[in-house]
Amino acid sequence: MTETIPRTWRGVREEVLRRIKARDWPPGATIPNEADLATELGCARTTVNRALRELARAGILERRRKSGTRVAPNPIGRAVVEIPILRQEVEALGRAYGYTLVDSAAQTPPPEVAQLLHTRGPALHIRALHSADGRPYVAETRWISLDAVPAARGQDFATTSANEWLVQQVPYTRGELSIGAAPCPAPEAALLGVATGETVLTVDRTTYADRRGITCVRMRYPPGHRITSALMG
Amino acid sequence: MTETIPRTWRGVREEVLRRIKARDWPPGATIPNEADLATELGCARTTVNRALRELARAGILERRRKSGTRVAPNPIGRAVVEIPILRQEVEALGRAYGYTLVDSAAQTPPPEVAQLLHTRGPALHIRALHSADGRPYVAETRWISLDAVPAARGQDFATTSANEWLVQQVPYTRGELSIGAAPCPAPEAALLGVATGETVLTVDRTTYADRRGITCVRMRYPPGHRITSALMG
DNA sequence: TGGATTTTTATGTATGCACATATTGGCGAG
DNA sequence: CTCGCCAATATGTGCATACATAAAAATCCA
Repeated sequence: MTETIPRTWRGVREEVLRRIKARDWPPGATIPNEADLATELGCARTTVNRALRELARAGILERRRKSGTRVAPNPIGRAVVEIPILRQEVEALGRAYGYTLVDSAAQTPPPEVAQLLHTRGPALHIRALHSADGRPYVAETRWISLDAVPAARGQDFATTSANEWLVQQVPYTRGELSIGAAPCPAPEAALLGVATGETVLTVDRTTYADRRGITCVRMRYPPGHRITSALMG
Repeated sequence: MTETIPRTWRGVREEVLRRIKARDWPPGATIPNEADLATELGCARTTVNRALRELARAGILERRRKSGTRVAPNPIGRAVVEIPILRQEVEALGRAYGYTLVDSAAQTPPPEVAQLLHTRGPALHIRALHSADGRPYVAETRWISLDAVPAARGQDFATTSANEWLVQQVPYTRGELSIGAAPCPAPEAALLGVATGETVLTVDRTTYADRRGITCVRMRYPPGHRITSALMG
């Protein structure tokens, strides 16, 4: 049987995956260095580098300078999911997107929010409703740090959603996302048209620019809504 | 003021982001081609290619051969979430992972499952409970296509979770993931210790190898559970 | 005119080379 | 024996070049 030598980075990726799956390189093992692999597979080190880089990004491999490249303790341990954001999400469904500002006021945030935003100063509290074809789609409850984004104080969020304004104003460098199911308090329940205290799908997102908390937001979805996404192995 | 010419792909990425944010290149606009950008920024096309590739992966840019590179209609429109797998997830919390098989039987799947798996043949139906420190963590309800994975018929899932067995056996090439909040039926409610019909966080995942459906699984989490993840911009 | 075919063009990728950078591990001084 | 410095080494990155490929645009032919 002739060896099919991979001459593309995708080919190298496949070959490496094959060896991991065949337990030639079991989880935790250190694999040969790039130069040796390149020689063995008959391609340039650049090509091997590209393949291993992609596998590392996918969580299959772990790489460290000088130490080398190891198979992740539990390969295929994570999947990457892309979560679209509201307006796109709604319009992608071919439905009319609507946005309504409910209330907006500068006030001192509760302790848990202050901690998330890393500030003791005032923050802008916003409640808004996103709708699809006129029906409630998401209730948004947001805090924006006025320390980090002073310009938000004078901004009118009646027409432009805070989300869209923020991503243009202050690009975030990192964030945290949390999905759960929790009882819906009265104001948001009214917006969504559900009973107060009914359990609804909630998504919390906190974003930071550098070390400063920009905004934290809780999205509440009405019953039946699902967040869907493709994932690739 | 002297132009700081980026000589690294990260530098190019920053510069491109800056121009997008400054509206030099508004959403939807086509940006200069790689060769021109390389000339302008004083670096090799390879370097520009790398920077633009990363930005495209992050959803900031959209690229098509011949057509060129456009700023995504709504930049920063999606976030990438990594979803760890159960055992890791539990052990990462420093808690003892436990797995209990509840029942397992080959049977004809209901139509909606058959459609997801692209088969009319029999499938293995499995119910199991994952626990952390002895407390219910996730109730798993799974179907495995016996067409696609005949070896599953003889497999004993009492000790090894189906998930871990499958990822080693049949690596998937793509999949779909769906997160929602839905009423919990009786068997799973009993496992989780919640009332039948109570709304709980549910995650559906269907995975495929090539065109063949491998398995579809629904995970139900007890109240209070949150799926968390870091996201980067 | 309309559909098929060729050309053009921008991105995608492979390669060899050089140098940058992060770590590890060893060696020597105290 | 310990601490600090330095060399060895694996990955990270930049560059010039060449060719591959997809897809839009132009062209040709019936």
